Amino acid sequence: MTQLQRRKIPDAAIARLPVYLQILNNLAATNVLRFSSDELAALAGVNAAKVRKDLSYLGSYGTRGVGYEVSYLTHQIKRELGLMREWNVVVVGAGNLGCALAKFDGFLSRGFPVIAIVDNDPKKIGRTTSSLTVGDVKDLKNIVRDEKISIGVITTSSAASQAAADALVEAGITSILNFAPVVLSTPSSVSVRSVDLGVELQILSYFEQMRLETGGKSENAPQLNTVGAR
Amino acid sequence: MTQLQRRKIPDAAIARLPVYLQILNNLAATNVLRFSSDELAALAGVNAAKVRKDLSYLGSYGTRGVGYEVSYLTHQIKRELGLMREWNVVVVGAGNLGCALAKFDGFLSRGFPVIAIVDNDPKKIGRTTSSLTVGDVKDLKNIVRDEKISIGVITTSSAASQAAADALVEAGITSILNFAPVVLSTPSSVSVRSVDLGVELQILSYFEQMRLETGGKSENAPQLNTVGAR
DNA sequence: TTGACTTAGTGAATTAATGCACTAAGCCCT
DNA sequence: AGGGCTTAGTGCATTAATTCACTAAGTCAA
Repeated sequence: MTQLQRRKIPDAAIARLPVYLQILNNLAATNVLRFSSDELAALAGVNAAKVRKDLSYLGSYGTRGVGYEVSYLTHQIKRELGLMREWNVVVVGAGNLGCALAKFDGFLSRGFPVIAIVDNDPKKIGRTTSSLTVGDVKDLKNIVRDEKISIGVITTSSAASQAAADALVEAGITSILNFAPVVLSTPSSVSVRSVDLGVELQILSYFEQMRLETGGKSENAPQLNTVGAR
Repeated sequence: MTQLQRRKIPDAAIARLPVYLQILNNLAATNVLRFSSDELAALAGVNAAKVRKDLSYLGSYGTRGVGYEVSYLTHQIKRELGLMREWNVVVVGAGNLGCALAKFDGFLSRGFPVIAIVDNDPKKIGRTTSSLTVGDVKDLKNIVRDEKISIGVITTSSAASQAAADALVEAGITSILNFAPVVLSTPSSVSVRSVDLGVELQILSYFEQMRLETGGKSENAPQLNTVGAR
């Protein structure tokens, strides 16, 4: 291990740092230089104590009586999250969603350029979508090596998703973002995050149903967006 | 309030029920009739006690020494999540992502047909994408009423997302799935879930970065997909 | 019928996350 | 120089979630 022991940041806090970062970017864009934990809390829709505690995991970067500096804290969060550099992405699965994500600004603008897209369907391989040509999933290993790709995004059918994950792991990828509604099995050294859009809607329908059953009485009323960990 | 007091199910459990449901669907598709908490736990990648506790919130639907019946439990989960019916969806924002989601099977197949898509850009209004014609966001209220729409999906730019949310709320929508990287402000009676794809990648990059810094030593090693609540 | 075995259900301990409320620092005004 | 004001940092109580480990119920074979 190197000199500096990396602080152990609670999972829940890690998931909030990107949200804070996004807000700080907006503040910077409007020339705000400083903010207090109260202000950030209001913008992020969380408790101010939580903001302070979350930020304290990064170090002691605020000034009492004053607040935090937007640019400095932005820097610190980016450093902590590994965002001082770009991370190249490959999309596996050139269907609707895959192609949409390949074009999606949101990835590039946050530092995750989609460098390649692959599929296993000969009918799709060779097609071009927004400056990317769909490659063959068989070449994944070479592509990952040559293009220095760090993150794989799975947008295949559920049926194909495990094979896609296997291919990514085989190609040396250690971070996977999975959109197929499947619990992937991967070595424990690989980080997997699954975004199942169906699940999101089903959680919403739970609250919608609850509203109907309780006649909208706010007692056991629907919650904010605080449900569910992954 | 009606007769039957609805059980209070912990948030964390609610978020897992859709995952169990998905697995049960797969089991049913392969003609499995019964399963034990251990089996489901293995498939879902969680602890067996957690599975039993989660399922116990629904009622006492297992048989000791035997397990749970796939079809019966499927029914119970669907009932609890409000999935005995379909919920119509409108997509606001006819960009890449919006159009892809409008076509996306995953919504329809899970009981959430996308009935309408709207935008505020005259250049997009009137275009047809997979049997849907892009409508004017100004007509949202009528569309929601006429098409009996329950859920709104926001796929606009961040800049436009709050206006989209306001329009949905104004149109009477009480459940919103937001893809814009913005913390929306809505009445507390409205359920909002935000899926920020950038955030997902940034969480992955945190672990990727950690791997680099610790030389991949598995000690403070990257985690499974258990980070982060919303 | 009995006894060995399996597995759901759950009380209780543990761990993680949250949020209050206090303390410590710094700014600014007089 | 000092006092009032603001706000970060944090110990601690509370709440939520997880997991253990036991108990209760059932099956099945002899």
